[in-house]
Amino acid sequence: MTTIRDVAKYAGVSVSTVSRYLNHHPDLNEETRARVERAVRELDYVPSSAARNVSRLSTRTVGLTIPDIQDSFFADNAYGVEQYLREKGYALIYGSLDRSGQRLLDFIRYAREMRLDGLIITPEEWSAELLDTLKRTKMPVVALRRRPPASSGIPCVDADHYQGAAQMVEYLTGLGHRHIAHIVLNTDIGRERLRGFKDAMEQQGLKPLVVSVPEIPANRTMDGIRNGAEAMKRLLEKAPRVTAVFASSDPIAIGAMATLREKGLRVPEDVSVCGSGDLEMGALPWFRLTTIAFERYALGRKAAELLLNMTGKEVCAPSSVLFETHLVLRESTRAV
Amino acid sequence: MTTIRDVAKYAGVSVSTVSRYLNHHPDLNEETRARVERAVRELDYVPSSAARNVSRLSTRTVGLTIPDIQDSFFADNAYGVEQYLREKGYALIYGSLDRSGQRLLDFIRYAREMRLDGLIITPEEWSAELLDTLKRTKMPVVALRRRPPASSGIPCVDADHYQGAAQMVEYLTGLGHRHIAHIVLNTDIGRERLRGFKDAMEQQGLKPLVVSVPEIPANRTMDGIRNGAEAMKRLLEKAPRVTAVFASSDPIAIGAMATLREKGLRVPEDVSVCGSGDLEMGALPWFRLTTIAFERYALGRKAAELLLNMTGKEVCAPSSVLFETHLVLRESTRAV
DNA sequence: CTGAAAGCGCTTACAG
DNA sequence: CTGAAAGCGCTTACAG
Repeated sequence: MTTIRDVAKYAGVSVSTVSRYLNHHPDLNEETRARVERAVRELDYVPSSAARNVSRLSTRTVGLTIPDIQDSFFADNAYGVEQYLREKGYALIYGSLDRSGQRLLDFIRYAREMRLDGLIITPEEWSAELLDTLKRTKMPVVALRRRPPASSGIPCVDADHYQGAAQMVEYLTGLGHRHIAHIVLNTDIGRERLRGFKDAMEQQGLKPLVVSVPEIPANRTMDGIRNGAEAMKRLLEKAPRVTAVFASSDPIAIGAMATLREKGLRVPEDVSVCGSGDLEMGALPWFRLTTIAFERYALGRKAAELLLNMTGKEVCAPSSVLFETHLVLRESTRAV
Repeated sequence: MTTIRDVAKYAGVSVSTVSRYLNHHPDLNEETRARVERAVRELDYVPSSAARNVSRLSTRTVGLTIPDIQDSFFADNAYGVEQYLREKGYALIYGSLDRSGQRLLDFIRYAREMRLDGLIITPEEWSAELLDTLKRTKMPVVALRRRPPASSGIPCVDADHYQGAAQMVEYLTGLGHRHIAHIVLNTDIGRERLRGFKDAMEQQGLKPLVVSVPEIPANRTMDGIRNGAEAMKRLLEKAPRVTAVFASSDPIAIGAMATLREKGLRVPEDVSVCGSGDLEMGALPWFRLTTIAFERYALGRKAAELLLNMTGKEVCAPSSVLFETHLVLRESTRAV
């Protein structure tokens, strides 16, 4: 492995000079710079980031958690994060979580060993252990598309799912629907949507009909579909009069559609179905799913921006930001 | 930041002893070990991996490229890689490529700076620059689900798509189909499938009918669907007598189905459609897609295994491995 | 504009 | 079983 010393020797300069070249130091004689450049090229020298990091204060790197590599929204979020970080000269390290709380803990440990400058995380659950670890870690943290407990002081960046759900209820009731069911997703975000659904329904003097998805989370598209199909079966038994189903995610909505199809019920003629999240798949001709959309890319960017702000010496009061949602109207819903 | 020196002072031992504790050195008096353990815990000390890496030879870390974070197969591959690496005590760093050749080059650079022990990559194209960079890098490399040119000497792990395509042709002709079209994917793997298709067709004395997907690659599910829909339109104009369509990927097959649906043609009554890859989505009741499957998890594991073998001092002749494929028969195909 | 030297936080022979 | 010292590959004041 060739080191900075080899380069210095080859170029006939001191190690300090090579270091200056590597760090784009302005005070460098043009001729020396050319000599060093040549040496670096000819020796095919690549500086060691480990060595660099021991003698520096910051690694200029942040960690971003991959909640589940099948999570359909992650790519857009991550892209926003990456773009912003790149502009600011920061590197990004991904931590694959696979929906496991232990993996997150492992990644936080790793981040500490690496001396990362900050963390953008998307935990499935805010366990006491996680919260405690985060507090001890003393590393800037922002939650992306997740809602940390207010007491944690961790800022979050998310879409305003409460508002989104309320918009959807308003739209459905505007179409004349009175018997509207909500298929709940049991996550922090799902609970936000549930709140929005309930409040909006009650405000209209309607009874909020709610059915839960059988299993735990379900960020994976196919799990969501399976869960949605199962939930729809229950719903049909429990409330056959329902005319509209508002699912807490698009996969759940698609699963619900599968069950309706199986039972010989047509969408939207017999039942209107809508989801949330604006999964690309929902636009396919088989589904034409009405849904709630939000800016995935912008969310990622904003999370990165918040994080880097917290990186400064002073603790700027970190405030969460919720993005507005908007409805995407397609043919899976219609007036009763 | 607390350092090893702080821990040593706190525990009343030397820095070497703390280091021994951290590295699970066997020769450590039980009482000292307890003292150090306590100090580490009370000071909440986490060793710096950067510092550790400068004084060690290996980082025991390998890099794995994420071709496109939307790539539906990536998760399973990555999981296999992670599992194996974890068993062997190696860490994994992901590099997001976003289908950009430049990003791969950047990641290779990064890997060199990090002094990673090896790389598992999935490039879209084997450009001369990439091949050259890889050669200069002197780092063990294996290609996963991609086919490097034989001259590069880079081993690859992939499914035997040639064989898979041949199996599919055999199945379709067994059903009595004579006019079979193949929608080609313009990637190294797509070309393998094309070869298999052509050879198998010709062997049966049939004319291989081929239509290309309009755009470049298309690992993203939705791009594949769009491309498949477009290709199917062309195919219908070019060869209206076709009774079976073998698409080079499942998204392409689904796109083809969308076009057939739009034209009022039924699957499989009017046209049989099948794909390749065994995307989970293909199992949905709307598609019931016949396809070609292979072990995604095992592929990842094997790639990691090959790589670690190359890590040893001696250059073991690296040999590629191709996994067998098998057909998944569903209701999108039937006898003419 | 450049070099010598100290230091970053670890690990690793080498003694004892 | 433990410590003192040298070293890993860089960066960064400090001189000049």
